[in-house]
Amino acid sequence: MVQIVNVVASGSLNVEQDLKAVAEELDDVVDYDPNKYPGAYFRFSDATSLITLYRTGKYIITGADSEGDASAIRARFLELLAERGILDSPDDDWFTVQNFVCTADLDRSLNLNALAIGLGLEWTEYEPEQFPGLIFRPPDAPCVALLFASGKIVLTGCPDIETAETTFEDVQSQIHSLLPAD
DNA sequence: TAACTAGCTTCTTATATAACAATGCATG
DNA sequence: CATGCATTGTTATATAAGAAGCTAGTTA
Repeated sequence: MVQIVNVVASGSLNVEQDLKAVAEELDDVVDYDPNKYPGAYFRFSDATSLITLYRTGKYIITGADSEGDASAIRARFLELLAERGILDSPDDDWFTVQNFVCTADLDRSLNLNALAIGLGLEWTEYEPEQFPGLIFRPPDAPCVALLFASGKIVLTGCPDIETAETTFEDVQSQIHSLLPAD
């Protein structure tokens, strides 16, 4: 079973925004420094996720821990903009989760050197002096898996949770046939 | 020289290593 | 009181995705 640790989603207000004015109006929740970065950061004190709003009206949500959490934060964001007169009518435009980052545990230790060869050198990158994890890009999945000697796994770039789960199951069965049990 | 493209910036999150800084505690 | 060792803490490394804007490099 995989656990979602981060969800990245994007959407659009479809209205160009005056970020300087928005930052002044919502001083307590917005961080905006155009010299550092063109986006304005929205943070709710009781939520972990971050919303970055751009001049064009497009925005991204990062740090949500489920798809529902991302939707809930988006709803609060639109409501806040509406009640402060920044957005006339929160119109429902496309809002999509772009990336699910998940963790999983194989409950066994891994020999990463053997695994790099077993999974296929063309699909793996393992340079322990640079990074302790083995990077695996499954040829038939749109996501990337980071495998660690402890048996912990990070799956990232997953367009949906089903992809994360099937990729985890695939990795698990490949390891079962490639490596001897502990 | 203008237009275009590519790459980097910021942020989030788990994972695990090394290298480093700073502090705590004990022994001489 | 000073030095040594241990522990804790921070930073770096790498991964994916979105966004806008800047710069560098290439091409017509």
